Formats: sequence, C-alpha cells, structure tokens
Amino acid sequence: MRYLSEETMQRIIAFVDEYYNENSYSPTIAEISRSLSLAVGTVHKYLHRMTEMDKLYFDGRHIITPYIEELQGKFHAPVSGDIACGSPIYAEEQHDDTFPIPTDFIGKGEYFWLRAKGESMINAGIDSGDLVLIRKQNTANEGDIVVALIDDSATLKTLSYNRANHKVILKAENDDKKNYPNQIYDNIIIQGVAEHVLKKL
Amino acid sequence: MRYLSEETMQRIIAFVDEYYNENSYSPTIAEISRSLSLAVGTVHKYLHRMTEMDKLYFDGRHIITPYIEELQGKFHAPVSGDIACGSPIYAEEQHDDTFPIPTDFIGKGEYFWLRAKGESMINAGIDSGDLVLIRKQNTANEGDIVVALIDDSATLKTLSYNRANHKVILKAENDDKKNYPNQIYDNIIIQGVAEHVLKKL
DNA sequence: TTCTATCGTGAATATATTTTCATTTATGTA
DNA sequence: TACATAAATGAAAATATATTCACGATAGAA
Repeated sequence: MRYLSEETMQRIIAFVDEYYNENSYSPTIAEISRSLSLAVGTVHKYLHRMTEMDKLYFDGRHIITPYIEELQGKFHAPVSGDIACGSPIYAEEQHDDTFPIPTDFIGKGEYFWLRAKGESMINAGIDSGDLVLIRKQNTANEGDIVVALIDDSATLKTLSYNRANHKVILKAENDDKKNYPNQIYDNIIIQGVAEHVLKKL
Repeated sequence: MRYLSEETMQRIIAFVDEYYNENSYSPTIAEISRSLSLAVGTVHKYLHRMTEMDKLYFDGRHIITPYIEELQGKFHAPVSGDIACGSPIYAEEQHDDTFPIPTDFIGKGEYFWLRAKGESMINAGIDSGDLVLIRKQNTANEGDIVVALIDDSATLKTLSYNRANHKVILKAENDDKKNYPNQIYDNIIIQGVAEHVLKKL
C-alpha cells in the first residue's frame, strides 16, 4: 500500500490520544485494529508511514502522538537548584524533581523551574521561596527578567542596556539600592527568561 | 520462592521509577532483569508478589508504582471555569484543561484550578487572569482565602467570623471598600481553600 | 554435619505483538 | 472492457514478552 487515507490517519491519532488519556499508555496495534475495524497489517503500515511523515512516532512498541508528547516530557520542566536573587550562587542543574506545566498558560520551548532565594526581586513580585518558571533562551529583550550567568554563577535580574557605552545592566527590583545596586557588565550569558511565578498564599 | 528481599523490592521500584522518568513508560521484565542483574523469573515473581502486597501494580504489561501513579492522573487537577473576585458568577465545573501540580509544593488532597477574574483580591496578591490553585474542602479557618458558594454562585474571598452574632463575613482584599464591601451571611458553603497562585510576569 | 528457610537461577513453554506480503475490493478512466 | 490507482485485508512468520517450575546457592540453627 503506497497511499494513506487522511481520514484513517486522523482516526488513528484520535483513537491513540483518547486511549492514552484513559490509560496513560498507548494502545497496541491489535487494539487499534479492533477499535477502528481495520486489519492489523493496515494499522501497522499506517504507523510506519506516519512515523516517516513525522505525524507521530512509533518504535515498534510505543506510539507517541504530538498530543502525547506534549503531555509527557516536553512540558515537564526540571526543577533546578535554588537561584540567588541577591548575591549570585553557583548555577548547577540539580534536577531535584519534575514539575509539569499547563499547556494553555505557556507557549512552546524548553522550560525549567527555579526556586527564588533572597529579596532582590520583590518589586517584580518574586519573593524568596517562590518557584519561578524560566523559558530557556540565550537572548532577551530589555525589561525581561533573565537568568544571567556571571562568572559561573547564575542570578535573576531585570535586563537593561546602556546604549552609549555598550554595557549590560542587571537591575535588582528592590527599592533598597544600597543593598541591591545595579550591576554593570560588558558581557553576560543569558540562560533564560522568567515567565511565570508560583507563589504560596 | 516464598520470600522477597526488601532490598530487591526497593531496587525494582527505584529502577522502574527512574526508567519511567526517562521514557514515560515502564520497563519490561527483561529490561529490569538485565539492569538489576536478576533472572527474569525472579523479577516476574517480585512484580506479582508486590502487586499482591499493593507495593505497585503490574497487569502483565504495565508496571505502575506509587510514584508513577502520582505523575499520571492523580495530581492533574481540572481547570474549572472562571471565578469572580468581584460579583459572584455561577460556578460550573467546565474542566477546560488539566494542569499537573508539583508533588513537593503541595500536599495530599483534591485540587482544582480557577482563573481569577476581577480586582477584589488584589491585596492578597491575586490579580485578574491569575490561575489560583484550590484545595477541595468544605471547612476552612479564619483568614483563609476560600471559594464560597453563595446562592448557587462561587466567589473567592477571605473568610472571617463575627463571633458575637454568629455571622460569616466574606472580605474582599481591596482598599476600595465602596466597590468591594464585606459581605455578611448566616451560612455559606465552602468549596475549597486557595493555596497557591500562578502569575504571569 | 544436617536441616530448613531464604533468595535466587535458568531454561522451557505459553502468550502477545509486530512484521511481512500476496491477495482483494472498489473506483475512476482510457 | 481493460487498466491503473488507492486503500485495505488476512493469515502466516518472526519476534518480544510473560509465565511456569524444578533446581541451586547461601547462611543460620539444631
């Protein structure tokens, strides 16, 4: 069989998704065959061809549709170690735990969680102990709250530029400017941008 | 074999959990056997006996440990419809989407998400559009932020009592007391207590 | 030592699942 | 009709996985 029916492909994906929702694992070829009244050979070829077409992924045992991929893995961001809001601490990826993130609240991309520590970002609504959701990226816009790597240490600050002398400014969001002064650098490495914060009430 | 080693049981559970973390599905008996250097027969008996002992669940194909059970299903709280912070709106459970919740950040119990609407709780850190994580319960303490059912409508307010006349007071957390006055009732039905809030930055 | 409970082995068997492929059915068209 | 294409069938073969069970090794107690 060289050709696939668009309708049958949709039916297979819909059934697999529904089955996964019910069972938290994907169905076997035989189960799809029975439920959709298709021959096992038919289902088998569809799964293979659809894998080639990147419509889903079938490894001979597990079927992963885009929907399933979203449910697992992709949106389970690892919780890294604490991050300093005040003085930078070393940014090691501890991967303590995983923490799934809602689909409708965030966009595509890789995310991870950081537990904020210190008072430097309280004006931005980030208090010590809050979990901050970071989107991994190495560029950012002025005004973004970024995870910046300075001398092998990570810190959470608001990004700003001085266009006159081409310096990068990391601003703390705290009125106490004595204890939380702006930090000026020639170069910083950005690890991600803070998008959400989960707070205890 | 009538007896199981506690150590081997722990090793099996640990391996299955780790494997599931990596792959989002549980390993086969053969894979456990290879990785832990145990005979397939040994692993098979362990899985069966441990199922009887309720240490995990094995149906001949899928292994579900307590950890895996937690990852799937149990902590996926349904997102209900919007809830009014200001004037109460009807509380229908829409179940738009599911939204997994971190294990270490919250305790046991049933949870659901509400999207806050209105300005009545801004002093409590809940702004319009925020997702609020509610723990289902029908009792609450003074000072808790509760989801209260008033005349078939749900509202998010801080709970308070007047012990003199046995009235229940629902307080808005907004300095504008003209538009957000305290509401006094003889009786209210509590649907849950707000524990966390997820905010966009 | 001898016995017994504990813990595990290994290989044969049974079952489930995937893979392959020659054939069938239906439809449109020259 | 004769032919080509699309879509699916069905059953056998290959492979993967689970299940069973008689036996082996170890260690402590009688």
